[in-house]
Amino acid sequence: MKDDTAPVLTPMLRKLTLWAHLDADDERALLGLPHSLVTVPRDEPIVREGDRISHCWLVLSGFCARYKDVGDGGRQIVSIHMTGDLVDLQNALLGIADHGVLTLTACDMATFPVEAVRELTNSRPAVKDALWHDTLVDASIHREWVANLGRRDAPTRIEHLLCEFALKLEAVNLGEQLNYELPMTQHQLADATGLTVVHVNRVLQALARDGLIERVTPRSVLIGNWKRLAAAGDFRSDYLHLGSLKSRSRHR
Amino acid sequence: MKDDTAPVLTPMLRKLTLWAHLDADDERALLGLPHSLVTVPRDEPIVREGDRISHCWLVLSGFCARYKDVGDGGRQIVSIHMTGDLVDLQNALLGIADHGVLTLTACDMATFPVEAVRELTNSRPAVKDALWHDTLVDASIHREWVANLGRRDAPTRIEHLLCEFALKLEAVNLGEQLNYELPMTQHQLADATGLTVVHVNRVLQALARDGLIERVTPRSVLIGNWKRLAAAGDFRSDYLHLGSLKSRSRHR
DNA sequence: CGTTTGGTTGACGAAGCTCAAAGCCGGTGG
DNA sequence: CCACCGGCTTTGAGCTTCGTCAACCAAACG
Repeated sequence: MKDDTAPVLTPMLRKLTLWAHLDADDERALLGLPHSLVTVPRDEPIVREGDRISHCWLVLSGFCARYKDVGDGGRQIVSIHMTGDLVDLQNALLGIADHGVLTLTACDMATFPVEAVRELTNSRPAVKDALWHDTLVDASIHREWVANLGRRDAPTRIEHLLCEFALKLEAVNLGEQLNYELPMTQHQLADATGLTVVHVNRVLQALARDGLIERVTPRSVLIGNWKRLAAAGDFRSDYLHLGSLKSRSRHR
Repeated sequence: MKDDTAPVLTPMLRKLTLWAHLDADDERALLGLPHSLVTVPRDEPIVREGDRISHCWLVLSGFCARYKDVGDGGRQIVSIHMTGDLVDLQNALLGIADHGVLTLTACDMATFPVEAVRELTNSRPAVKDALWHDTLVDASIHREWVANLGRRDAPTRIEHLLCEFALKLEAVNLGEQLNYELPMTQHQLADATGLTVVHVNRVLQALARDGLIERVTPRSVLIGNWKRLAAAGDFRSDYLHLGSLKSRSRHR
């Protein structure tokens, strides 16, 4: 609960300082946010659409997703989150949840009372700016997803998602991530790309057949040739606004 | 340029005060933002993806849209804006545009230098909160669009969009809007719903045939039975976060 | 070992796309 | 005032992508 404990919140700090100048006091204040730590098993709904939100969640390890349910029983994943991501800040600030959150894998998470976040942002403008920026980047990613779902065919959509995933992984790990394990089932992948499981399955096989990825297990993704996959997936990383990240130069 | 001119910026103010408490000084400061007025003809790109943004735009009258171009020459509209909407605030705050903006109809617009907005938000925390909230609502709408494109079929998508449009119109006009003229061509409607012109055309006819809307001209939309259309379009207005708006109770 | 969960396959059908042409204004210029 | 033009809408025919349904398989787990 205090910043003399191990600084579990540093992943968040690292992400925020990507795009805002925080002085030592700001950082201390952020790391000192009152929080509790929770481990959530995989495939667990953390928040449901319609909930009144009093806490917001930070992913410390593992993966989770935000989603919306639609009338006919379908589900659409609207974004995917990993270490350092403040999930549900948006729900928290808006008061009532317009979307749900679920874990894709088991996750270590920290939760903050919204009021603590509010107080923090009110007392430290730089922190407010950083969090605002964070939500703006989320919105930018949403826009790209809109384009992805609206105007790209199934293979392109999946390729695009795989690229996004690789880059985000790289951003949190500070290393190359051309070889990773997808933290979701094909069903969830379908829910993220607006397709059906069956079709996702076939497209993944096609991608492997075309040499765009290699799969040793069903979930594993090895990107042999980044440029080729990015081109096929119509992927340009700009929308992630990772500007200052070194990797950006490499992944045009 | 001063608040002794006619308060052209009031539509924006009205929208922002929907969800934030602004005191008299805040309001004065907002209305006093240095701006210039521009009339933009219809179908004009105001901002292009990749532009470095120094100004942000406010719609005073008319309609415009934010869009992204995709690799194969397609275009996806990611949101639609009307009187009182601050379009491009997001691009402005992020620095370089991750999406374009174009006018759907001729528009009267005001432009502000970003720095002026920055100064304002820094000196008046309540204004910053209001603008932040505004961008959060935009993000919520993006999420709904993701769900719309990913998990609803063509008729449902279009019905949903028609509902959203009606409610937003109502929000700015403070009156019922079950009868309006769509400010876009079927081609643009297709770009908003991820469909083709041809299919949009056929679906619109089907909606009319089913009595969900009436069309006296190709663009006109008359909603005879809101509840039926909303049900068919899987439309729940919550994601618009119009909470305090009276109309909400009527349109469940 | 059964059971469960996720992945894979095949046959079939439908929603939506493509291409191509024709109709329908409203505007413009002769 | 009429003929023409260009942008938008509408129509039809044929095709493709993706969805549905229904199994079957493989690994993981108790």
